[in-house]
Amino acid sequence: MTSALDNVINLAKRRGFVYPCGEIYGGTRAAWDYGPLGVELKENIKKQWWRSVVTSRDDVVGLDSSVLLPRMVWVASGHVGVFNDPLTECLSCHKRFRADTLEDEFEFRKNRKPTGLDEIPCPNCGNKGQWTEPKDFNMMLKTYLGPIEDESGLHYLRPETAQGIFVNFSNVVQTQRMKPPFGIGQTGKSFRNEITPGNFIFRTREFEQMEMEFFVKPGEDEEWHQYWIDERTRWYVGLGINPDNLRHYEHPKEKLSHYSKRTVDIEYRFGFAGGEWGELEGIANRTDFDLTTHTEHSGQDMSYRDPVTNERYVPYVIEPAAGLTRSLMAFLVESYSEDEAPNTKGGVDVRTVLRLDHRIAPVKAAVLPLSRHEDLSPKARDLAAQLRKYWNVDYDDTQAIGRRYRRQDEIGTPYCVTVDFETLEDQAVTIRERDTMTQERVALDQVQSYLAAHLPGC
RNA sequence: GCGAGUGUAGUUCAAUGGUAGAACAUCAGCUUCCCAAGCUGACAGUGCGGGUUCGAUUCCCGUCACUCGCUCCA
Repeated sequence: MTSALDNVINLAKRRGFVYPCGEIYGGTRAAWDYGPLGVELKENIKKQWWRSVVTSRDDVVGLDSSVLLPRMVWVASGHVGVFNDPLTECLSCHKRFRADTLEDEFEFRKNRKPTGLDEIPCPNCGNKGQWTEPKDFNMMLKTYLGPIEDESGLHYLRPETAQGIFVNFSNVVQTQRMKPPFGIGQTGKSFRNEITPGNFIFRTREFEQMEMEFFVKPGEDEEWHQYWIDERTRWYVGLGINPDNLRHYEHPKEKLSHYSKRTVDIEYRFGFAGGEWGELEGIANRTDFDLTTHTEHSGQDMSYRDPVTNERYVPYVIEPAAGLTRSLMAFLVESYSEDEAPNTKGGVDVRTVLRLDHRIAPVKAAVLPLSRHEDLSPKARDLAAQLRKYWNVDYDDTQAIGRRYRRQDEIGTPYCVTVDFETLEDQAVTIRERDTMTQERVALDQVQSYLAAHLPGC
């Protein structure tokens, strides 16, 4: 029995959205490549995010910071400390714990330090002293800059794009004359040594983020936090996600990240086997943690002086941090549908359709000559070439027309433009719409303006 | 990383210690072809490495990948 999610994964592999990374060599764990359609979809989603969060607003600017940052950035941010845990595993029940936490708890209960792990029983199964050797587990990927691999060249690949924004806070304030409340947005790759990647492209070690840090005056942070939770939720709905498949998850206080005062996740009903819901985006109130810690570690004052009141303060930060590849998967799952469609034999076929919002559909239109007849092909090719100046356009002249419609449905192409033998007489073509399968006769020289009117924002 | 399971054309499934089959998809051709039609033909596979064996896709070991769980989180 295959689930809707399985069908989507299958379609994604079959039609060139996503391929396993390094497949010809057996693949590499939880890394995926985006194929011709996948990269179009991904870039379109990114473009919509950028428009929504950055360019359509006067209070947000963009940034593209380096993936590699000096080690001190991650010491200051807390990632070197927090992401660097000695982990040990109970040999009996195979549950994993932080070795230092086990020792601390032992000391707290017995009022003395343990002589070793072998003295400590497993909090889960009670089995005593059966532990694996503690191993340092660091979530961050390391690399060494310079020709010699030594500690002086140690750099980390960023586990979040956010820090690149914080370290540029003063640059942006000065060069762009920004005043709180204002934000800095950034998209890009981040890297984490996830213990358990999986669920297709849901959790990968290399992933793409869409993050924005919104700097506000302390005291105004809670109001702005709620604003961004609502705003970001509206964004998903606006691009076609059914609100019934979205929910908010409030992180319990005791589980908050080291930098967060409050975090609310936007979750999507992916339909995973091990739990229906998965996080798309976390919206955190990072307080003044980041700017304060970078002030302390760098010695550079990162407070803001209000030029009107002369008041000096360290801004609070509201961070909507979205996973681009996760939302890509959510849009695929949401738009996937299997319709029943009558076929020429009087029976009923299953028609697979990706009902993607036009703005994110990888291909906006397909030009389909009814046959490979020598009179039709040149006209169709000319039309396709003309439309390609504006949109990503497919040209397909193989096999039967019905089959080609279904192919385009399957990848979510909103419009199919068919050049037929009547075109030679009336200089018009048939434009067929994806969702309704309705057809309209449009003059050849009107096709471009027809599509422009029907593909707003594309 | 640990535990459990899985691995056969692009996809979904067969079969076998002795020449690996099908359907769908793809490609080419025929058909003035508007919703996966038909006919003809073509391409294509036992994840990888080793062992046992006269012979391994099948049995064994290792490895890689995927799924589920622990954990992590965009």
